[in-house]
Amino acid sequence: MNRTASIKDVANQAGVAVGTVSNVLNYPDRVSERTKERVLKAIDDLGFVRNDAARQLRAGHSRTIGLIVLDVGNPFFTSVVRAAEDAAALQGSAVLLGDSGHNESRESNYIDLFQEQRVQGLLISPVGDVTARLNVLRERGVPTVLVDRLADDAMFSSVSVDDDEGGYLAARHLLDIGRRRLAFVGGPLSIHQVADRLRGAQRAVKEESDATLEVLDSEGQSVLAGRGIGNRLVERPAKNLPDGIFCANDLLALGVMQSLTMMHTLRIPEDIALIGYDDIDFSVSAVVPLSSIRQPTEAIGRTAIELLTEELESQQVRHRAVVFTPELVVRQSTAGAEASL
Amino acid sequence: MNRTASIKDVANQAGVAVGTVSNVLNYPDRVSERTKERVLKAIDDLGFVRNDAARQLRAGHSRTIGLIVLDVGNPFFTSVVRAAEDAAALQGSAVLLGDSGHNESRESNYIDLFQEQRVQGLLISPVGDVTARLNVLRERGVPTVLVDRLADDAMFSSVSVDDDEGGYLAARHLLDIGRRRLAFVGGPLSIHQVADRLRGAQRAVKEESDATLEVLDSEGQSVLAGRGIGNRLVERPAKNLPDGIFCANDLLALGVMQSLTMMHTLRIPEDIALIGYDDIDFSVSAVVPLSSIRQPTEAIGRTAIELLTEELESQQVRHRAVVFTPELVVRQSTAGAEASL
DNA sequence: CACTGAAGTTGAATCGTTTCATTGTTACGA
DNA sequence: TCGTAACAATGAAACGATTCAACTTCAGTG
Repeated sequence: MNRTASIKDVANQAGVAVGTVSNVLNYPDRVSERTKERVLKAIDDLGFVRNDAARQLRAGHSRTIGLIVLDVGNPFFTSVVRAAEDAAALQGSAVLLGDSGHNESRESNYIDLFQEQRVQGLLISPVGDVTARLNVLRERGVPTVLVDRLADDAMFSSVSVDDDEGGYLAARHLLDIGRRRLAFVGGPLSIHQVADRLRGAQRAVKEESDATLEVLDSEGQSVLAGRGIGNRLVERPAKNLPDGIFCANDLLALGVMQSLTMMHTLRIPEDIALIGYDDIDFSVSAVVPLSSIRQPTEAIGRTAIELLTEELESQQVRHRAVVFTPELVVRQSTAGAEASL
Repeated sequence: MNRTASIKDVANQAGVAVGTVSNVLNYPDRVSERTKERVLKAIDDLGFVRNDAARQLRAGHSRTIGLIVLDVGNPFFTSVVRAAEDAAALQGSAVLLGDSGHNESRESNYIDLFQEQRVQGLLISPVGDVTARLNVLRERGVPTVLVDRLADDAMFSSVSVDDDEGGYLAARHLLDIGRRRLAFVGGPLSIHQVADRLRGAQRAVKEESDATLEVLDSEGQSVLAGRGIGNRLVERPAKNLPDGIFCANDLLALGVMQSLTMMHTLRIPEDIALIGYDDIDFSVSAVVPLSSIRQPTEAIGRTAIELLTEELESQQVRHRAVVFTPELVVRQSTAGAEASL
């Protein structure tokens, strides 16, 4: 178990100077064919592998981008992450992934960690109010792009989806198919995506004088949390039930659906129409295929990297806020029997 | 945008030597209270953040573990990754995640990358035959633990689940509820998990003289691939249809389910019973709640880290192969009307 | 034949941290 | 007062890569 070879060992083995080995690695054109061959042979013989820590130390920064998301288990973020990784790879950067799990202290830990790693830049879907910290970061030359959150573009670049509009679309759709006693499932409302979607829904409901919107606060956005809400609903007398439910994401909606359909006394969509948010892959194959609001996840991930690259390349501070528009996807959970996939 | 402060700057500011600052950071007991305060104040004033590259360079290795999985989009791996991250965090290591996407060259790139990062060790769910490379790694002091793949424990430590047994359980269950014309959906068979599950299924089918097993090769393990297979199935005359289908994972099963139920001509489980593999969260809320084979994902992730830690701490080469046993979960897709959640 | 410039090559300096042998300081018992 | 132990603090060396000014070769030119 001998120490791994360094560039110096390679230089000795090949009978050249360390600078030459470095040139072979980084600027092959500067080196003669003969020398290059000898060096490459030595590299191979010794099984030399560059030490990235040393490169980084010298360079003063890594070739790495930090990405902090709220929940990697959520297919929405999984998809965003993948897109960001691909986009980063194209320009030769790697992505360090952090999962805050909606937890401020974990979020803060990841910011610390990424700072120690000297990431080139940071993409973050923030939990708490981290603007102060992010400003400090930027002053030190580490730009940040906010993901899935609109930012004042005087402060930061951001990529987001219009959650208010998405909420409006969802509720408007329920109203359009004749539902009037709506319920919103999601929480805690401190999560801004949840709050925005609710606000949009309320806007739509206000357009119909005879419509009401009940808010059912959930603990988190998981399938399990949805099942909890659903179980409480089925215990109500039928007349107190909503006839249209809008869930802040598909996981919740699938959970609610599970509970509602379990006893076979309630029908979706006849008794209760149900719509989710995110349009994850599994929604199509739900008990009742789930209507949803689709967000352009690939575009979000890709754009986030693009905005970051812009900031990295131009030293003058010029921020942009890109806002995507979500899209209604109607499936059986909000349609009559005539509806198809 | 001034250069970030170094330990030297802190030392100047506090009027002490660099070694002392380092001691404050790493061995606070060695430093007097007075000095410690001064140094901490200087750190705060300058906003000093340790440069991890420099630490690593000096230490000769990182505090990082590499983890390469086949597909992060697959909830099975998402869950394993999360467990591994948590276990690693407990012992002060971070996890670098790589997604090979079943692609040998991407896998190879990640191994290179992780080597440059000087990871302490590697957890990998391998695509190709990488034993040769992994042996080289180990000789250089980077131990590897194979994940979701059984290894000869003379060679490597490994954590796996008995896929043959899982396949047997699934097929045996279909046979037990009276099905005889079985089909296996999954592919390509070069993926060893798929091949093992098939082998187990074949073993079960051989136990019944009047049972048959048809193999439907799929392109990948996604919902989409499953839908493709399903679409081909529904075009068959009813008498040529299988009466029990075992899919190599739940994503495939959900896709197949989607296609089969779309036309409302086939009933699950009456006409065709369906069982998947992995028991992902979404299976409960499928059109017809999906029977599946559950794997202990948290235990897998945790154990992988434990085995790696063992190898890191004992210099003598002592490998272990941990094999978990999967578990049958019966839901409606293979049960009569009497079945419940 | 001397001179020029291009192409190759060299090796010391540098990045920021940790380590550790050395030096300085203090307290206490003899 | 001296000796010594315990404790604090110091600062040069080392980690491994990259950079760059300086040097060597050598072909081409006048």
